[in-house]
Amino acid sequence: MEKIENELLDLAELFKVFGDSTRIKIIYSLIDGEKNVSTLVDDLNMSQSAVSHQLRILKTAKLVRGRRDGKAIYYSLDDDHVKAIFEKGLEHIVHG
Amino acid sequence: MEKIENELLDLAELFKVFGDSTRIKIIYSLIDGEKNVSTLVDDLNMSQSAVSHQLRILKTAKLVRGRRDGKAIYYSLDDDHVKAIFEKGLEHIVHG
DNA sequence: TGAACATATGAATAAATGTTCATATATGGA
DNA sequence: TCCATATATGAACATTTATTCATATGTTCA
Repeated sequence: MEKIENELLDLAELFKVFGDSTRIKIIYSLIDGEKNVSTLVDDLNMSQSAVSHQLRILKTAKLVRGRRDGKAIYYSLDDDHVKAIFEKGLEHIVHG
Repeated sequence: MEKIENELLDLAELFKVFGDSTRIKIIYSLIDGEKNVSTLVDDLNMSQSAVSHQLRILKTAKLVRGRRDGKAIYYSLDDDHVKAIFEKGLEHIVHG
């Protein structure tokens, strides 16, 4: 248990990031492909500030990345693992 | 987004349960096979009460199940999805 | 039945977390 | 340069949550 302890702590942190409805909605919304913040705000029907705060958490956790194009910043899922984890979880929800 | 809204909320709840170090350690410990509470307490080096409280949360979320054998209660992972989700997450941690 | 062991549970507390509000920063166009 | 738009950020507040402590429940055995 001591050997893998740190990985387990990181793993809990990772799932913690997935474990919020706003962030899960952002991830779901980005499965289609990259979107700018305004589009996400419309999709989620939440305040720009709230979405931005959660995007920062997702970015810090390296689950999403952002690229600027003019005034807008386009976010996308950072790698395929993100989608894979999302889908494994959804599988568990759908089949019960 | 409205169609899948409830699934997304459930999904966030699911990940929230994975997103705690005590519960992740319990899940990890149960990958080997079923264990009683005392063994888990020793494995995690935490109070019996804390472990019990987290076991209840895991049980409510249907991630683990318990069966009584005499004075002891043996817990095990409830289905294969639990291990699959755990492993998908770990993959993301290990590869970086 | 009573003692000892194993586990669960309720209340209290401290810490973590998400949203809001106000404001700051950055970019493009007039 | 000034303004409008897009996004980020800090502080404050309310809520959630994990642990501890004390105690309750359930089981076995003498």
